[in-house]
Amino acid sequence: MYNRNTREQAVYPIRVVAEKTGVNPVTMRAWERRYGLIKPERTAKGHRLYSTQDIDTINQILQLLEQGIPISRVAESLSGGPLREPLPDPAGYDDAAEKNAWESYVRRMVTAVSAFDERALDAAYNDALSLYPIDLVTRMLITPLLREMTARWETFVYADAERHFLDSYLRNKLGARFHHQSLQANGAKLVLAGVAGDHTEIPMFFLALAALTAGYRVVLLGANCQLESLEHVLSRTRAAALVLHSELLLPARMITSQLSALAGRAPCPVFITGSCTESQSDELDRAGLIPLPEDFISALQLVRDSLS
Amino acid sequence: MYNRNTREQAVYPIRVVAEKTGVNPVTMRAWERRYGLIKPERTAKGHRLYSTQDIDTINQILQLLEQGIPISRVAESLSGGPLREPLPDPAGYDDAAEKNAWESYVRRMVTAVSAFDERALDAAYNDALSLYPIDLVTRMLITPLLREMTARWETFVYADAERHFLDSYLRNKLGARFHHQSLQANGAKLVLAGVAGDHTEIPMFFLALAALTAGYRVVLLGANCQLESLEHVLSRTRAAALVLHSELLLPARMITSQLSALAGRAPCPVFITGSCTESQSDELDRAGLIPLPEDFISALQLVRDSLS
DNA sequence: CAATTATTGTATAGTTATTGTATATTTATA
DNA sequence: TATAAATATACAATAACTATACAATAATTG
Repeated sequence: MYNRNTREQAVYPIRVVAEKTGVNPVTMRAWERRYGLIKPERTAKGHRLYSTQDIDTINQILQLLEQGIPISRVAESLSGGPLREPLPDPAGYDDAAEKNAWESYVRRMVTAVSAFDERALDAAYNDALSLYPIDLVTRMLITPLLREMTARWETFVYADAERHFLDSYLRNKLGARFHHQSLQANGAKLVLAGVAGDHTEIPMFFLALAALTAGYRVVLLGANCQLESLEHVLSRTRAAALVLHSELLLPARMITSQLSALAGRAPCPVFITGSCTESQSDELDRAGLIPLPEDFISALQLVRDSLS
Repeated sequence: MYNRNTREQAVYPIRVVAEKTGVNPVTMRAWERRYGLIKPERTAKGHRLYSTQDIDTINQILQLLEQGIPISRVAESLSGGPLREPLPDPAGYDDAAEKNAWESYVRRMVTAVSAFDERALDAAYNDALSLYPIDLVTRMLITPLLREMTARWETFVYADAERHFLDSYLRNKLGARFHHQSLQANGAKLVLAGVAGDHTEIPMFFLALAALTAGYRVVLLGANCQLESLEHVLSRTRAAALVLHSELLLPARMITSQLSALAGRAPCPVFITGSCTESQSDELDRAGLIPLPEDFISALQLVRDSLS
């Protein structure tokens, strides 16, 4: 999809690479000699010339080393490694090899995030996308990735930085896709808004993309919206539905006053999704909102059913 | 449009060029002889005559050398490089017709935002982009648009919804551009992070895009970052600089403790931009940070100067 | 558990390459 | 004529190359 074949210019001599990555030149040569890791271009006289891709690879290697993987086994977990997968068999996803492939993508992305390496992150994601449809990649790679990262972040001191990095990457990537699809949608309009106080956006993109694919037009307002101004959006856009989202537990008062008022005055159904629906489903229902399951596919299905 | 064909007058003898660039004449001749770098005009009797373009090229070469690229490989990164665009003359845009055109784009976009009409919004933006380079569109359309919208939102009850809508659109649009350019950047790394508490992202995208265009690699962490984990990012990425951003006034305690500690321990210079620098420049300076002007072009210029 | 073996980063020796500058000599400029 | 530039050759300081060696761990085995 992106430039997998455009070869990078290899211009950096080994000393510069050593400075950039912190790996001793002698060590780098040893890795090459002993395990065939990174094979830089050579000048006519044999001097090594590394490309920025090579440098990225080295940083990836460092990450893997830090995870405890021995250098002799690093090659297997590297971007070039586990990519000889067969074409997707739509029936066979409980197959061990397939499972392994997804896990390997997840591992690659975890590694890339921990190294703040956008290129490696994107390479892994694109590799998956080049083999499987976006829905499947979202379900089998991105969702598990987010689950794994969330677990990692529970105990990791520098969680915040990694969270921001991954969030920023996914928002750019999914946002581009959203924007692109958004221009050709023609059906009924859905307004999507995150409840004030919650800054989570990625799940909203999943839902928005699913809605676009289903033919809806989507007005995406993003996270942390003031509920008071949403009524205005609904009337201005003649939306067919409002879908709210919150990953945080909602204050009881917000449910009984603001949300209830919004649902009562809105000219269309008001749905709500996100993990708040797990435990607050009943209260939300009493306030006149329609709780949706967290899983965005089922959520969208329920919206479609309700609207038809 | 821009006169690419008016050949520069080649007038400078080698001594003058040596003084202007700091490169020894002997060295310059060696570069020409050994690697075919720069081929100045010659007088009838063979004396070299350099043009101002040649001098620019030499300065470019010096930059590449500073990046660690050996002189023997510089040629490849020079001719093939995507950095040969002449900038549009900034003086020529006070023309009345032009001004009118920009105002009309701004009007179209304001209307589109107030109708939550992504397609109309995008049409206006794309129309501008099809006629003018992105830098100019950012300066003449997006910045004024944001200024105008900010003014409108001062008094508008439903400001929040419009703000979110425009913000979401721009983030998707600029994010896609950032992501795309990001994959081909090769220079030193800048880490960009918004200070915790502030959720403004658009200005950070402007700066990030300008930095990418200037050849930097950018690790974009987005808004609302915990300062504590940034040090970890810097060491992981071996960044050449950290650029913070805050549109909000910073609490005095944050400056004297967290920011000061960060600047002290960081392995690279720590810059800060955003409107906080207007009034808190001195405090920030005392804390060891380098305040940047709000205008992203001057800001980047200062970063480049400081790093070189 | 001690002994053995494997792994892996780094050191060193002996060469060869790269690259900035010096110098000798000749020719052009002012 | 004094200065400056041109070509050509030379040279020294780095920096890279290969190959071998070695010490500190880690893993395995008797």
